[in-house]
Amino acid sequence: MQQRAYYVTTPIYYISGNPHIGHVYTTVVADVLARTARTAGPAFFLTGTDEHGQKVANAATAAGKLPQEWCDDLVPRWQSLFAAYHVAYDDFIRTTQPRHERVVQRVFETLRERGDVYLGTYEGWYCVFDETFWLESKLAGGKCPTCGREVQWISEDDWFFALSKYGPRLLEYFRAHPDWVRPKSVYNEMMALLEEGVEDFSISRTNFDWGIPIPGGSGVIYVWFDALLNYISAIGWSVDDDRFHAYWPAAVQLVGKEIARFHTIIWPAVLWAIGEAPPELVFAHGWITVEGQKIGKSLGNAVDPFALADRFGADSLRYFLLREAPFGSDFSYSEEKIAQRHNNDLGNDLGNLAHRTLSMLQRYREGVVPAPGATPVLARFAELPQHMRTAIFDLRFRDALESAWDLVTTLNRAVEERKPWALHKEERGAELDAFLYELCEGLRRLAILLHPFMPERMQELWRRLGIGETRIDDAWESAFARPLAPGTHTILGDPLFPRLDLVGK
RNA sequence: GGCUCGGUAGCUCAGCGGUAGAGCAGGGGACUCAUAAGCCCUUGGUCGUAGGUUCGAGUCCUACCCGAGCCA
Repeated sequence: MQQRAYYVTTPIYYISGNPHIGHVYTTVVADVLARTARTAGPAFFLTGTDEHGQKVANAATAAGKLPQEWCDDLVPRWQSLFAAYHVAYDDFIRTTQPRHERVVQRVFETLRERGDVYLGTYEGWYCVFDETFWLESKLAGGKCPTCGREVQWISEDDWFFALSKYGPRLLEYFRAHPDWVRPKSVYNEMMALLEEGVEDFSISRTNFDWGIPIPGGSGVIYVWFDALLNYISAIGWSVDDDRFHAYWPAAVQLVGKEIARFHTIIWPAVLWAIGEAPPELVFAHGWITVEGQKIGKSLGNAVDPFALADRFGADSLRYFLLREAPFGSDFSYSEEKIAQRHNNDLGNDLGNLAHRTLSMLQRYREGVVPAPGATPVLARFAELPQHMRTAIFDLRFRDALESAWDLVTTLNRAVEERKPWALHKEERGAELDAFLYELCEGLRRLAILLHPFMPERMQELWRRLGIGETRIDDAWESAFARPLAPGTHTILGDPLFPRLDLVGK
């Protein structure tokens, strides 16, 4: 009996434009979860791109390209962005891939056979930009209530998904699983929607053709219906049942709050309709804002995430996002805040602890790890791995990092108390050995525990500790049980997190 | 118009019935291994407003104000 993998997904990103820091945020969160999970067992991390729909087709046309060319040109930009932020996904799905299109069509056919997808007539207002139908009563001054653009009156035969049939079951499921949608505010809002009642909705489009064809019919499948299925097409639904069930249901699906509705109401209903279970947790995070304003090209406040990585270091950004943002709420970021976190937490606390330790080791012991003695500080932090793991899987990243920083601060205090320079002067060699050893082992443990958050810098710390040839991402308990070997040759090197001078105002 | 979440020190937030907390920023100090970093001490809040429940309320209830959001 194989242990089911920890399956984590990000939304697939709609490539009608360029990626921004918000995409980095979601993806880095998923990466931290996956990296942590991998230290304890199998895990699978999926991200990708959502490539169909009229907006993509329009963007391609505007650029003088075919939709597929447009997508093919843009995808590498997303992939290189994630690489720049040290994101290690297991799979990157594109909704234009045959493996996905086959599954979408199969789901459509399955639902049609069951009667959960049926042919009906739709007549009403339609917003091309949002690819959404609107009731007359919802229009704002005759225009689309969400984007403010002109709407068109259309009348067409469409395929409908029988969502209303699942309304009672959804309500029941929500009541029985009060924690399955987080944060609570989003759960409450979705619950309110369910209590009002849900309606069948159209899942086909006939006024353009950039999408997955309706099997045995005309028109294409609605992009949202198509997109949701990426989470199961990537892991082999209906193609490889063993593989599929090794991953599904997902441990956590991360979404932005604006798409919570698709993932917590429509998605479980579709899954039930094909005989599968809903994910264990859907977490809707907030938006990253700049001075309270949502990031967007149109607002002109989009920051190039490549430039941010260059300027502050990708791992500093990762740390900043997970340490500073209250996960689940909107979060106003500024470069000044990034620089503060970098300098204070990473440079002064952690980086300096590493540097002063390795420097003393160099000065007093020629860089060689001495014989161990008592490690009273580390003994007090025996519960740290368990504590951090619990916080991380509960998506309380701030708590996890704060508890790691307790150890950093305690070690810095211990240096002031033990005064290794005095021990050296007074030739109390055994005491100095024991203490230097404890500092090195403490750094080793920090490197292990912080590796999911800052993979590149912690790997470098690992190398400085002279153990670069060994794995940093083994199971935490066993890694703690095999402490640093005396005689290991360490490397001082330059500061891990060099202080940044005043950041522009 | 209905609903949800939030409003606690200059800033970011924790506390959710029992003498107001952390980090950063500000002020002072002793040290020197270190990225003028680290360490110690310290200034600072009538916990959005007004009522209510309670022996006792940021902490529960009601109304209102402000911000964000969901639905109409």
